[in-house]
Amino acid sequence: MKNQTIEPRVYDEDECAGCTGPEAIDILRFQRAIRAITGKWKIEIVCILVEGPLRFGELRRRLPGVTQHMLTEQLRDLANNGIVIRNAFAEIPPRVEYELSQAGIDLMPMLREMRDWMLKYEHQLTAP
Amino acid sequence: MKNQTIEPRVYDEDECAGCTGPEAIDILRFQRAIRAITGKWKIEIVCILVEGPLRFGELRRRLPGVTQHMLTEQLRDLANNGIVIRNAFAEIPPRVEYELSQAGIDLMPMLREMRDWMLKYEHQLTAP
DNA sequence: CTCAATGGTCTGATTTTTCATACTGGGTCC
DNA sequence: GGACCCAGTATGAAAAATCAGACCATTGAG
Repeated sequence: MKNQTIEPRVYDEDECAGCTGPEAIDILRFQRAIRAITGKWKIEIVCILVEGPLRFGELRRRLPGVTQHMLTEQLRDLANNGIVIRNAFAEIPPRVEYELSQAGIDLMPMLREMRDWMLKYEHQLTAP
Repeated sequence: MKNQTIEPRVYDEDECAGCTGPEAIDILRFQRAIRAITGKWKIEIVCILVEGPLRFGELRRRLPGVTQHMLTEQLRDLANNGIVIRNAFAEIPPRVEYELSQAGIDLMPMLREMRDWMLKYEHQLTAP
């Protein structure tokens, strides 16, 4: 049985399909936001850029283990979703700076909640 | 140049490497928590289980598009990280129920922040 | 002249993820 | 006897992610 293709659902603004109460969270619609902010180095990039704008090379140096290709890709993704802003200067050698947009800055409350959760429960996490 | 292998860093409890101020978030340590709660259907599962415990088959029915293998894997992962609790009953036919642990319930504040962010910015997200 | 530096792109290979399908086992229904 | 139910596991193939390394164009340093 083929069952992997899901056709996109359409949602009303305040629908909370399958959730209880007005506080509940609409799960499937969520996936778009999840995909936008998770990804191999996205959260790490956002956390670093909180400090201020940074050039590509400097960002690369602060993320040991990231491939140039990967970083390019993640930054492009973040820029496409309006989370970071890419400023390319027409200089030689080229200079490109990345900074958080307002949407990126507004991720902080969520990241802080995530951090609080981590501090409380990281001892029981089995993932490496 | 081989640069993909990162050796695990060790952190003090309150270290916030490369972050500004006491509110800042320690990026690399974060990855463990990120991996524990993201993943193809994890957040969706948590959101559904907020309503109450559910059997495997029912969970599967509520996540159109998920493979049996995938669901098994994600649930095992969530259980290993202590986010959901797996209750297997020795009956015929077998019955297995999944429910949120306290750690799972405590994810809600973060999920709510994520939802608020999504409601504010989803219009600009390009990901499908 | 040669080399390094920047922020990428491109290529082909390898690794990882994800899939569809088939199978289990004991009870129950026909 | 045969089919179905449930909650998985096993398998091999297909698809996607990720990698290392080469390349680009330009300038300045030695």
